[in-house]
Amino acid sequence: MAGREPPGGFLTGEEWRALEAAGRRRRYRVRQRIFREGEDGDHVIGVLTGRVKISVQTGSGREILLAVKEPGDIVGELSAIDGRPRSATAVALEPVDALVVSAPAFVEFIEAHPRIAVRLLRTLAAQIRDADRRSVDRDTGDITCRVARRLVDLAERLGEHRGSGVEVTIVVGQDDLAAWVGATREATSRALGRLRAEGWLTTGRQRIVLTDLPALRRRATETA
Amino acid sequence: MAGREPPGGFLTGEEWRALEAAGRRRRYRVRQRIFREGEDGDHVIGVLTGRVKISVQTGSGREILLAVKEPGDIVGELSAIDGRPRSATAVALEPVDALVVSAPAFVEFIEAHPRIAVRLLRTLAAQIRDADRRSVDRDTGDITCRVARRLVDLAERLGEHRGSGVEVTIVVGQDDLAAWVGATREATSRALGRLRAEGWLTTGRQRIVLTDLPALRRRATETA
DNA sequence: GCCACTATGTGATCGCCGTCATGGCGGCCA
DNA sequence: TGGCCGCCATGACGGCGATCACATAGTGGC
Repeated sequence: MAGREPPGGFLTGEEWRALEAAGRRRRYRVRQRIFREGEDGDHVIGVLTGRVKISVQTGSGREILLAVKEPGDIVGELSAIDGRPRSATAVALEPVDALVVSAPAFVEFIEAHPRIAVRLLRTLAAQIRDADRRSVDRDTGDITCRVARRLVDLAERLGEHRGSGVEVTIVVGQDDLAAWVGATREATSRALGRLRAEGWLTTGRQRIVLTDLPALRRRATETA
Repeated sequence: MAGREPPGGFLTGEEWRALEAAGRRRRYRVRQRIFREGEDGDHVIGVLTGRVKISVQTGSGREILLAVKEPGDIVGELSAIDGRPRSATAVALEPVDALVVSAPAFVEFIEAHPRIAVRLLRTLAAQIRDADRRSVDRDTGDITCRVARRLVDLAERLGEHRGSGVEVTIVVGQDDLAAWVGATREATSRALGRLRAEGWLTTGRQRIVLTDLPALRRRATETA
């Protein structure tokens, strides 16, 4: 869902400034909850810096990761659009600078800027495509395959090129990675172990270094 | 995704007539493909009668059901919004009367009717919530639980009350039901067998009759 | 009514992954 | 610097469901 818009995010700098007049700034600490599933959705969050995790919990306590929103993205727009309660929980993954806009003010803003409405339509369309793709991903391949696929995806979106230049470092905990691929932490750890045994990556604390992206890409698309 | 709008569907009768001027009528036979994943999405379909199945295939040939669109719903709107190729395949489940509108004409129609644009936003929001809920559903409970849950859901949306009045008949093949809950046909058949053994339903060819909806609802929400 | 075909029911086997448990490593803070 | 705690690794075991195989029963065409 996040990061699928063209560079620059959902709004241009100019539009951000226009929206800014309708809202107020707010900071969220790491791991601070921005809103929780079931609450009334009376406001919309524009992410300025930091990433935001959108997830839900199953009855048995497992976490399912629905999206990671990045700077330039909008969070909590669904409730503003349809007036229904939050269907997921949003938590700051890093210190987050945000713009908080009340739902009515957001709707007013949209109506006053028709071009924004069109872009919002596109954003929602991208979210639907992404959600549908998730459904397929979770049914395609075993855990190792899905972990490899997610790592390649993460590398393209937020990997940091360090070292020799072909290495890509991803900063992520195995718990989050597990929620992402829809598996337990143990299974994810074992999958990483297999990929490590192939020599395609190395693992560390909150850190995964991909050393053979092409091989991982191949493994990710294997029909097996 | 389908059937989540207020009664009457996405558009009012009057609006349908307005849109009709921009498109042309077309009939699709049972099992006829309306469009296929990967194609260019140059047109939008308004469903007048009959149901349409939206699905994708995994690499291993398994089918994943993403949505069933009903009369009043719109099909293929994503490509019209973002210009990208079809991300899924649409097939008529029954004889379908449809209104085919070119993508540019559809966009024009939206721009000319701001209230429609708002309703389209709400429709897309509902689709996102639905897709997210699917992700959770597929991770909650065993196959039997998920089959029960889907049956209850289907009963509420398109069940026909026949017989004594407490019985609900659902017309669906086990293959489709399996794709819906994300399992094989065999596993689905066995799950139906267990529910049948409890006396909560009877099964037949393309036909499932729910005889104890409350019990099924209970089984569907068990955390086990 | 006969036949081909499709849909459903069920058994046997097996591999993957969830669960529980244990141990080690590394960072952070007092 | 020493101890605590969060994160990662790995083993053992059991169960669920995928897969393959086959039997049976409706169903529509002729």
